[in-house]
Formats: sequence, structure tokens, C-alpha cells
Amino acid sequence: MPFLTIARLAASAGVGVETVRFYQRKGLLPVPASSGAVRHYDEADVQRLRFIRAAQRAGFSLKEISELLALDASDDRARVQALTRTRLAALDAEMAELAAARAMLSGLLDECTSGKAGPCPIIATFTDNACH
Amino acid sequence: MPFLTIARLAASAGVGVETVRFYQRKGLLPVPASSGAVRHYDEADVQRLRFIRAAQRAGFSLKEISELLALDASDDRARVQALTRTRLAALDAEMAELAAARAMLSGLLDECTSGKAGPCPIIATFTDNACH
DNA sequence: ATAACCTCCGTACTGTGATACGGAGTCAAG
DNA sequence: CTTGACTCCGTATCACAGTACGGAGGTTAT
Repeated sequence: MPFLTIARLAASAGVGVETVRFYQRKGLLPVPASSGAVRHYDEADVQRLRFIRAAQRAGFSLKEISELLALDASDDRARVQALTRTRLAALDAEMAELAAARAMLSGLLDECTSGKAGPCPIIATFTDNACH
Repeated sequence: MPFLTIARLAASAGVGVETVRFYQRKGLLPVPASSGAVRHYDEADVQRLRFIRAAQRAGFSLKEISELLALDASDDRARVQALTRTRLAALDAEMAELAAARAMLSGLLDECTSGKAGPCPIIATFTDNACH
């Protein structure tokens, strides 16, 4: 049977040992009862750790992920959907902000590189507070 | 002449007094030489503080902003353009990540709400690490 | 069986952007 | 001439997601 040490568990999800221990402290990963001094991990731990990283890539915070992990056991789809809708709304808001910033900067960069005289339009824009 | 106290300076940019003091500590705002015990601020300080907030809305970090502020004096357009291009690339990368997360979650939410049997698809997706 | 490496555990520190607290001094109005 | 609001200043604390460190002990390859 493939017992994993903490280093191999960490490697299986592409994180560092310290990160695994950090997740344990946060309650996101169980600390296995050690029959002996060195703890060992199994596939369930690998799955759980990968779940955390996958949910993180979807923009969930560690706090939200710990709730998702709890819901994994309880199968409360309404709550999962609510968390997901909240996350979607937050993603939309963040994207709108980034898009606005991108549009502004890209326009200013064009202006600035087109070699007009006078002060740099990028700096001037911030100075005039005209960007919002 | 309209001397401003720190509270009025802060209010003029919609930030708190502590935030102004924080920016002073970071070197983003000058600490005026106080002729007396209470320092006073002028329009230049208001402009500088507003510049910081405007650049921040464009996604620049305080560290980048302090460089932009230095460039404001030196008029080094090439450097400003380089910073702006770096910021644009970072914005594009962030937006792509958010868009991917959004697409995935939105699809999963549809699936989950369409009331199919079996385990919640959102949870299942993270569990299968199938999202990337 | 010993060197080299790994694990365990607690604690401390990193960076980012603030926000809070407490005591002493200052200033304007009533 | 006192009360209340504001300022100054240093230090501490917050949230977030880790990263680093050090010493004691366990494990593995030669």
C-alpha cells in the first residue's frame, strides 16, 4: 500500500510541505492519527489537497473552501449554489474593474507612444484624476 | 490661503487620516515641514493623494505608484510606458484567469441547478480536479 | 552504524494595504 | 478657561496566503 509522507503528499498537488502543514493548521486537511512518530497519508488526502487547489483556482478563498469541504460531506446543494453565485458575482465585479483599468491604460499607452509633445499623458491622467 | 489639516486632506480624496499617515510613512506623500506643531497641507498634496488613488484604481501597486510619482518629476516617458505595459500584461493575465474561473463556475452552476441526480457537480468537479 | 536526509512542532517572519489604539499636545468656540 | 475635537507619533493589529527556521528525533542508503 502506497503510504505517502508529507513531502510526497505535497508534491502530488504541487505545493510545498509547509503549505500542507499550513492547511492542516487551518483545518482544511486532517492531521492523520500517527501510529508512530511519522504520519502517513493516503489517496483521500491527495484528493482533498487537490480539491483545495482546484477550488482556489476558481477564486474561492481558503475560508470558503473549508465550507465547501464541509458541504462535500453534507450534500447541501442549495448552499453550494449560493456560495457559487456569490463567487460568480465577485468574479464579475473584479473583471469589470480590470476591464475598465485595462481600457484606460491601453488608450493612454497609445497616446503616449504616439509621440505627442507635452507631458506624458499617463502621468497627466493620474494627476488630473480623470480616470474615473 | 486654504491650509488643510490632515483630516481635510484625507477627506478631499475620500480616504481616512490613518491612510494618509500610512502613505507618508511609505514615502508616497511628503510630510510637510511643520512651522509649529500641527502640519498643514495644500493643493499639491491633494493632487498627489488623488494621483495615488487614481493610479491604484488602474491596478498599480503602491510600490509602482511611488515609481510613477518619481517619474512625474523626471518625465521619463519610456519608463512610464514600460511600467504601463507590464501592468497591462498583468491585467490581461488576471482577466484570463478570472474568465476561465467564471466560465467553469457558471457552467457548473447551470448543471447543478438543473436538478440532476447524483452528487453536486460543483463539488464533484473540485473532487475530480477536472477544472484545469 | 553512521551520514544524509526527512519529519514533527512551535514560533516567527514575509508582503500588501491598510486600520486601531493610546497618550500627549494643540486649537477654537462658548 | 475649560471642554471637546483634532493632531502627532509610535506601536500594534488585521486579513490573506503562505514561507522560513531551528532543534529534536525518525528513516534510509551505503
